[in-house]
Amino acid sequence: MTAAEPKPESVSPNPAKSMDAIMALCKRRGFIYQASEIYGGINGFWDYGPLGAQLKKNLRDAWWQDMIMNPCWGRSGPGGQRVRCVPVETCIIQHPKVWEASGHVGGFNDPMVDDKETKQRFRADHLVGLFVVPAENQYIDKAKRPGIRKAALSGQLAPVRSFIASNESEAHLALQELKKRDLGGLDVRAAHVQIDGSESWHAFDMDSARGQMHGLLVQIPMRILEQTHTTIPSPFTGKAGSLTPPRQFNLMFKTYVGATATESDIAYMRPETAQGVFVQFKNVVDTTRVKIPFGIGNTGRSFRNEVTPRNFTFRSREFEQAELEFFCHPSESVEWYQFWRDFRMEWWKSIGLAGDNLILREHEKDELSHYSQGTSDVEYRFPFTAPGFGELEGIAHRGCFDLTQHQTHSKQKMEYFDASRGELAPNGQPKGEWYMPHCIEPAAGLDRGALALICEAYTKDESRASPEFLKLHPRLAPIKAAVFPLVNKDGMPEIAEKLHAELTAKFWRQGSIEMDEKQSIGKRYARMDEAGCPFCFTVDGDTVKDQTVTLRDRDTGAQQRMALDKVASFLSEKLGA
RNA sequence: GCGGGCGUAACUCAAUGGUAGAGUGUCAGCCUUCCAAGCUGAAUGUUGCCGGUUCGAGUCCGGUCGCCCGCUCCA
Repeated sequence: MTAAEPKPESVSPNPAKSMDAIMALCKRRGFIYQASEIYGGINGFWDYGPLGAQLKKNLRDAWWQDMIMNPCWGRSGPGGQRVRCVPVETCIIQHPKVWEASGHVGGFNDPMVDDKETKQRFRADHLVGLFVVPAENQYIDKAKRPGIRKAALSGQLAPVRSFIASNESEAHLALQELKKRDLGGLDVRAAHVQIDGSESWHAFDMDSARGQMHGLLVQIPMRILEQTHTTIPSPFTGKAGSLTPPRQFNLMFKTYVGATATESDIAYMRPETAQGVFVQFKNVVDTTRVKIPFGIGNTGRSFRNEVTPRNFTFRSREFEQAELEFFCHPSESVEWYQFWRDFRMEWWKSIGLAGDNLILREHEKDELSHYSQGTSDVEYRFPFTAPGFGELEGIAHRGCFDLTQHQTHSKQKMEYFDASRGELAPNGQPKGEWYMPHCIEPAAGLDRGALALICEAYTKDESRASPEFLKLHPRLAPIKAAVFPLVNKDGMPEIAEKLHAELTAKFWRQGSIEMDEKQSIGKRYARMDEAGCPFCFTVDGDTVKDQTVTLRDRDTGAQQRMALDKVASFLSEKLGA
């Protein structure tokens, strides 16, 4: 920060962290490369180098361990029972109907319009405008009968009201509705519908407080919507100015299944892993003896044609998710929602995002989907979002929306029979209860998580011999430890090699143990600092005499003497292995 | 999608329209008993890509791709 641009400490606690410097380090040390770089790169795609791949694997493993194998570190859920989760691994390509049921296809393949005020989105071709002019108006002059239509369809006349209707009968319903409503001073008493030949528009006469009026109900053409969206009243609020122009949301990656590549072979790459879980919900229930409440986890690549991929790997078009769908009885869903929301926040803290840069943000009521009773984001203050935050994970109460959708579209029963519920039978056993489970969804982005870990770990301290270094949590660090002979002679390399072999044999499951005898000791420490390696063990002349080595700590640079045979147990404790 | 900025070695950057360079890193050798230390040497570039102007283009012009920033968007 220069003196000319002071930045208060409270606004940005890490002003020294520049994204350019972080990106340069990521490239230099082999964490992240641009995808297809030798061909000029491809917008929205990034590859991981050796250290990045291991970092991300460690993050994925940590999620898998703490969410599936030993959920919530063995903690009890709201009902006092142990949390139980199982994994699945589902295909990137699913039956196209999966995405129709989920709402990803259909709803988002057509040009869409947003109402900025109510945050509602609808298909542009479903917007119907009501155009009204006084009977004596020139547009409606008998000699120029089609005038009102022409005026409406050319954008000269703005609609007094708009509706969402996808077909003729819905348009009629909207018209019926008119009779009961007040339309900005127009008290519509009666409307006589007259189908005027074209299916897409309806002209009618009506009585109003202002006398005889002529009306026209017509689908607003796309090109008119583009030009006049600011003057068209919102179908939700009736106020003009809040509609966006129609926009194509082609966010699904399309592909073809089979060699012929015809229209009927179209399939989509998944935009989220969650639907794989819902689609296999019955199979998991029927084949694995799980009982509600329980969770199903799924990790893997997902694809979205983001409008604007930006901010390094934060919003990329191919990304990896780690999602849990936790199923419970509707009456317990809010408690489970709160439980998962709190645990997920705690989890991110436990792997190194412990400072003020991490927040849990509960969504406002008007941000929620219509079916959700609660949604929270775990958000991190990235250098490029500061002083704001970017989402790492969303924890959503999805109610029974997804299972119900798939039940409707697949016509397969998705309800769960809970033998532990229901009235008691004469023999004292519960009769059981059928219900559609509710679902709590903690859905994390692994690429965003890895990026947040790197940003949080990145530290610049000009007073150090190695000014730039990564303070990665030992559990996540791709390189767990390094072994150096202080000098490459006098028996030191041999001892170092032996220690390196011992540590590798013990810890290869967690990450790599490096051995480096080249160049000065300072350079070797500095190299390991940039790679985020937390511990270095140096064999020196004394090692031969007293069987001790120097432990050098990455974060403090402090050194301490340690018995050679204690190194493994020390590391074991630090790595939680 | 719109507007602005920028693309030269692995990284950070130089180079009046006139022979593509430096520092760092990397690698090798020597030397070194704890912090990018020292000495010697080496490798690495169709200056993002394509075209144009010019005797001559890293430099000027057009296009394109990519990255960054601001809007927009983020189901």
